[in-house]
Amino acid sequence: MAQTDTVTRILDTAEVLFAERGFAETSLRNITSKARVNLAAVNYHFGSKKSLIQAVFSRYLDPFTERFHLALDELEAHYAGQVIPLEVLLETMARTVLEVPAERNSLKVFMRLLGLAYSQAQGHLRRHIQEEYGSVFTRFSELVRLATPDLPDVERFWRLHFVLGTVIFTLSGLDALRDIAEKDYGEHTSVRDLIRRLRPVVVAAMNAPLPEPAQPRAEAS
Amino acid sequence: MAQTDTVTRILDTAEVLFAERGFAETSLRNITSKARVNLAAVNYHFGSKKSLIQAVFSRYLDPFTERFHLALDELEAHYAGQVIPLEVLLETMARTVLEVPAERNSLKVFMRLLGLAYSQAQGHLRRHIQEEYGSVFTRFSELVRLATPDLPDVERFWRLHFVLGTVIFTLSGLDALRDIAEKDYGEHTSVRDLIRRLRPVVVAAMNAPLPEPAQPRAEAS
DNA sequence: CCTGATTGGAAACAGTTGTTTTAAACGTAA
DNA sequence: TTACGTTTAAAACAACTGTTTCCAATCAGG
Repeated sequence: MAQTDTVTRILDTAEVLFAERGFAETSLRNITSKARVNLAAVNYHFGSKKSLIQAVFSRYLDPFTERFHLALDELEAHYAGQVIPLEVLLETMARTVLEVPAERNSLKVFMRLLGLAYSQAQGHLRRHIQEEYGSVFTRFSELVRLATPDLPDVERFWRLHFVLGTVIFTLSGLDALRDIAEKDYGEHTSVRDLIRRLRPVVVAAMNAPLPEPAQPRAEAS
Repeated sequence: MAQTDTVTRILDTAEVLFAERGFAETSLRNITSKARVNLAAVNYHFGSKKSLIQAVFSRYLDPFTERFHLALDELEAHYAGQVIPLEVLLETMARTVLEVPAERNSLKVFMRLLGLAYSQAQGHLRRHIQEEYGSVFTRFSELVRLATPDLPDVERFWRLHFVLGTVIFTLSGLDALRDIAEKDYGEHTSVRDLIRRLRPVVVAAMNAPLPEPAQPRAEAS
């Protein structure tokens, strides 16, 4: 290994540029020149741009899933068969999300990337994330199921994704929103601040009354 | 005008491809070949790809803002100075969003485009939307302010964007989510179905209890 | 009929993209 | 030293991008 590891410098630069401008809008030459690394180094170490993108995600998702599984293990041990309250589950998830990228202040980047993974329909990425992220999400939503026994399964499925949308949308567009908020209300909003505001909203959303039964309709889509 | 209007055919094709693959991933040749239109026609009628993108948005936003302003006019006339309930405001917005693209079953496309406008950082697009969309959003959030007098301004600002995130995220990723839901719960979910599920969640989110006061912290970001 | 705006076809432009190749250097461990 | 993995440099590759241009064909309105 030479200097500060070419691989690491590529990943560090790539994740920032990807988060700022998206995948298609970030060229390998953008990355390598800003990282002061040879162009060929990307294909040498990662094989292709696709693999680079996946590697950027893995660097976040691998430690995240590991820590989250551990945190859920502790939770299950502590509650010993009893139902874990919804608030505790959400709190644990939030804490894990905050812990993982903490060392580089890159929660913003992490969230932007998650948002891109959803909106930027890169097929290979969705598959890659499903594989790495799927099992822990299944486990988590099963615990949420136990914590919200009155909620029909379909309803809980949708509400979990409603909440996911709120979190990803807000945190990934944080910079823009923060600017507006700061300008209009003169109040600086930190990420921890936002999560504090998020908590009661998310809990209320999950515990909202059930919708009225569906009206029969003619249309399909 | 010849045949079915080249301009219209370009817009119809462009909006679908943009919604499916994003802006950068959709080339003018993709559009013109699928629309069976000459490549040069885009630059002839729209001037540039940027202008094409803005035109695609205008075709949705222009009628939307117009109808939404009218709907709010009627609401204010009907309530004659009295406070319009939050549920009614949200209901009105939802109805307008559903009405506008109804003729082409393209609500999905509309929402995908809105999601892209946020995530895909195209600077010019954000400005363009802010100009066309800003005034009606300001008017709407002022009415929401009157409907939720107990909510501090900052808190309402954030909660409105939480809700916006839920709606855009869910509806723009609808196809993927619908597939999962259908597979796991064997239940087809229409857009109207989703809005029915969305309503109590959104109302509960807006009316959630206030968060506990902020803890003093060391960090900034 | 003629004029001017609209289309189609085709080619070319200059620029960027991801990827590959060849070369020479460098570091480390055997 | 030899050998191997790493890194740089530079160039080239074919493919694709948005945009422009030229020309012939089509069309409607005055």
